[in-house]
Formats: sequence, C-alpha cells, structure tokens
Amino acid sequence: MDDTSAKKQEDFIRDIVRQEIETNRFGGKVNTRFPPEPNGLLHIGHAKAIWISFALAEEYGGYHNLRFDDTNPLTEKQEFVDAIIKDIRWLGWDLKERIFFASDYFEQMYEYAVQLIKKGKAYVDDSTAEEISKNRGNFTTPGKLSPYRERSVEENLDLFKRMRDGEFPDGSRVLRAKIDMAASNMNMRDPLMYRIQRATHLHVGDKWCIYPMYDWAHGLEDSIEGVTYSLCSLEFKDHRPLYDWFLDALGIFHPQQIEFGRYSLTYTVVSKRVLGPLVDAGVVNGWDDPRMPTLSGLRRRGYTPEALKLYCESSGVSEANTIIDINFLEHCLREDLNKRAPRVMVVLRPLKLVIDNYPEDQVEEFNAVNNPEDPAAGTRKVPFSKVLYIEQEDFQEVPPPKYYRLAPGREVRLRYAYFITCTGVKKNEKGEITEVHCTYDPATKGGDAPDGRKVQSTMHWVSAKHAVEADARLYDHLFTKENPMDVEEGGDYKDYLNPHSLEVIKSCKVEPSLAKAQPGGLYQFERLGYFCVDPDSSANKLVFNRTISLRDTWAKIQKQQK
RNA sequence: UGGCGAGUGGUGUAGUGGUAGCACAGAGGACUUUGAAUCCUUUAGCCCAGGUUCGAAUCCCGGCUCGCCAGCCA
Repeated sequence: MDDTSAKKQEDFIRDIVRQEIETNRFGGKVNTRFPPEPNGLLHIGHAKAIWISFALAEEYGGYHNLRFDDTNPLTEKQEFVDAIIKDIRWLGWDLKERIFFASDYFEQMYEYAVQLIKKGKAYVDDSTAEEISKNRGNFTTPGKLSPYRERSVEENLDLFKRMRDGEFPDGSRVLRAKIDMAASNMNMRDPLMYRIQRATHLHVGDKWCIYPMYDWAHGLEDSIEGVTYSLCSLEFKDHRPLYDWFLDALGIFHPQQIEFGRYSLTYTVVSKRVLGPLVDAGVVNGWDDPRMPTLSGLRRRGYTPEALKLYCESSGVSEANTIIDINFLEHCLREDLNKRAPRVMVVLRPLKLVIDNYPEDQVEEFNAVNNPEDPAAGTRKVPFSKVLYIEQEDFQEVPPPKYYRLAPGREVRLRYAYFITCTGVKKNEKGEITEVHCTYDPATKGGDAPDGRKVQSTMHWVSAKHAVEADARLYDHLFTKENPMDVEEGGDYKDYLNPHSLEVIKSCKVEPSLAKAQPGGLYQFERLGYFCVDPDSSANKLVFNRTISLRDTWAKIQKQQK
C-alpha cells in the first residue's frame, strides 16, 4: 500500500512491539499473518483486522502472510478462498507469493502430535462427544478425568496412527492434550487436538480423515511460518495460555499472541448468522448488495480502498470491543471521494424548465470544471438549450423560510450558464406543476453578472434534448437502530430493518458526457452526492449507485423547521 | 453464583504521577458559480467509593457496569 498518508501510529500493540525490539526478543523481526477460515466473505471488520496485522509488519519491514485456516473441511469452500484473495488485493495489499494454507502443514502437525504423545502430554480418548462434554464440568465445577487418560505412550501412538489410517469411524476417538481438568480456564481442560472427520478437503482432498482443532493448529501454523506477532481478536484471550502451552511443550519457535478489540459499526451488523438470512430471504440482493458491509458490497457501493485505509488507520486500536459511529466511516469516504471524483451534472427527479426568451433552436456549450480539488482534471463542455431539466426540489411555488432556490420572481444561477428569473409555472388538471418558465439574462453568460449582482443559489441542470437517461439507486443504512443486535424482549433484529434502505429512481437525466461511463466509474453528481456505475449497467442503460450523499445543510435546516 | 478482559465528552482514541488533547458527530459563523469543499469559533469527558501523594485519568484497595468463555467451530 502506498503510505503517503501514513501518520505515526501509536497504540498498545505498537508499544509492545517497540519494547520487544529494544529487548531484541525476536531479533528485531516483526512478521504477522491474517488467518481467515475460507467459510465466508470478508467484511469491514476484517479490513480493519487485516490492516492491524499487515500495516504493522510493513512498518517494520517484516512480512505479512495470508494464511487460510482450513482445518474444518465441512465448512470451507474454494470460492471463499478466491473471494478473500480478491478482496485483500482490492484493499491494496501486495500478497506477493505469501499465500499459505494451514493444510499444507498437516504432516508437520501430525509429527508434532506424535512428539507430544511421546512426552506423555497427549492421549487418545474413546469417549463419546457427550461424555467429553459432560466430563468437562462447568465454570464452578471441575471436570472429571477421562478413563482413557492414563493409556501408555505405546497404545496412544498406535491408536493415533490408526486414527490417521482410517481404522475408526468418524467421531469415535479424539486426541487430547493432557493438561488440567480442574483448570479455571475451560480451554485447559484437556482440549481436543484432533477429531476424526471424513470429508473431502478443499485444498488437500481426501488425504486426511483426521483434522486438527484450532487451538492445536494455530500456534503451530504461526510457529512454522516464523510469525512473530500473532494478532487476533479479544475472544481468543482465554486461548492464549493454551497457545503458549502447546508451543512450550513442543519447545519450538514461540510467537507472541496479542489480542485486540472487535470493531463494529453503528446501524450495521456483520455477522454471517444475521446477514445470511437476509440474503436468503431476498431482503438484499446478494452478498455484494451495496448495502452490505461485506468488502464486495462496499466495493459495489463505490467505497475506495483508500477510504477504507483512512478509516482503519484513523479509528484506533485498543483492547475494548467498540461500536464506531458509521458517520466516521462515511466521513473517511467523502474525504477520499472529494479529492478524486470528477464532477458532473445529473438531475435525479426532473422538472422541466423552459427559458421563454432563449432562441428556439440555439445550443451553446459551456465549459465546466471537472474537479475543483484537482486542476489537472481539466474541463469539459456541457450543452445548453431552451428546455432544461432541473431538480424538483430546486423549485418551490411557495418558498419556505431560508429556501434559497428557485421560486416565482426569483433569480438564481444555472451553473456555468446564465442567471434566470422565474416568471411562472404551468400545471396539469390535477394542479401539479409540469413546467417552470423563466427568462434568462444574456449578459450573465458563463454565470457571472457584469454588474456584480449576486444570486443566493446556484443550481445544476441538464439540457433536455441532450440528456441521457439513467437509473439511480439510492441507499441508506440497512438498519434503523444504532445497534440492531440490542433487541428488545420478544423482538429480533429484523424489526430494525430499514424499509427505505433502497430507493430506485428511474429516468434520471444525466449530462451527455456520462454516456461513456464505465462500471465502477466514480462521480460526484454536483449538489447530490457521490455515485458509481453499477455492473448492472449495459450499453443502452446506465445504472448508478449512490455511494454517499454530500453533506446537506439544507436538509438539516428542513429538519429543524419541522 | 468460576476465569479472563475492558471502562476518558454522544462515538472513537491520546494521555503511563504535574494545565485532560485529537478526530467524527452536534451548535454557531466566514467564504462560496456545488446549501459541497475549505476556514474559524464553540458545546461536551476521566464508572463509583476509599487510600497513597504536595499533586491521581494514571499507583493501591473495594465495588459497579459491559464483553468473552463450558463445539469433535474458528
């Protein structure tokens, strides 16, 4: 990733790393990893977790591995491997060749397990799953020792080999570490290391019928890869003693696990358990629906990797689980989009505007600035004629207080074109306004009055006969409640789904320069917001997603007036 | 009612024994050919109670609140 914007990062993890560099614990090396299980798509929370690990290694010149923690073949799929790699690359991380699979270490893990058995620190248990669960005890009661706990090393070795060789049915035996059935930390009550599970593995096929458990496998994977700092979320804090125990028992390279808080966003939920049903029920249009917090959803929505990076690095790292105000994410988005998005004029809800004193067949072209934040973006020509479209919201027959836009008798500026003065309206039989009529002042060509008079408002417009039609999809938060998971008695999170999270507007009028817009293209529709071209667009129909609106002071005033 | 962790403005974070700072959000204003952007001003905070100290957000002690943990999931 480019780090032109990188500022000095300070957090408790970097404090630890800095201290350990001074004490030379790892010879100055800072290597990290991001270890997803390929059983789902990455979301905004993962983007932050990836940033925490990868940016740290990058700062210290270490490597950052992507390692698929593929120890449970029942839930894992190749499509997720592919999607995860795509998402991480999209975020801007250079993975180089450093993409690994836990399953590549299965043989080595097996050898390590044999070592533990030989040291008398692991045993094969023939108990059923229920027995093991029951004998584990609970928070206040110690567990009971398994009747198989004192088997001889020879018997354990033999049984474990035969587990691997497929002599026993699924679930009939497990390999467990011999630690302490009375430990207050449940993870230390003789945790399982291997289970028998016949399933075709996405990466190693049918080679194995025993699969390692997370706690056993994870430290080994880190150790084998030379990861120095194994960063994970808070819920693994209780697992660290076990992580350490395995590595110490084996006497192999021992990385440092450090846990950080999970990050959530207001008006959002990232859990598969919640999002899955919404996808299945068609509440959203798939995992990459622009309302989804998945990286594929954010990408389709128009989020940029740079905006996400800004969000990750400026939202802090701590040991508390937090819910970050989604306003902050959106602020980061606007920050980036403002700098990069070309400006363009689009009328979402058209209202016909006729300039009565403008010559019938005349067409003029005005120069429009592509991006005031970036002079290098240049200018473009925008055609102007007698009949235009303006935004319905930009005209009020009876203007409310503080309304600056067009109203009968009022003069406003049409951006880059002329000052116009409203002379009247035409209505249909239902009394709805169908046309607004006005006159223009030829002396204000380009948008400046030679006599220095001012107008209160500048409005966007599109020439009717040059307009291209497009659909616009306007998005809002998926949920109406800050924390949708904080449900009231008898309710559930579905009660907080936002019924207005998607609004589709047909037949918007866009300026002709947009005719050649390509999927993924990002624009600022002046005065409206940032939009991107959706992949649903075709040669004869443009579809735009509203990525995020512009900050809207007028909307705020209107709210106050209510 | 066991273990582990966390509590600083509304939100997120800095501060590690010496004037509680930053960002977002909120409020007000300047500027403006986007009611955008930009700029300025401003509201608002150390979970509670003891103790140590000249001095405590920081150290000690007790309490409270929140989160996580009893998968052959990760």
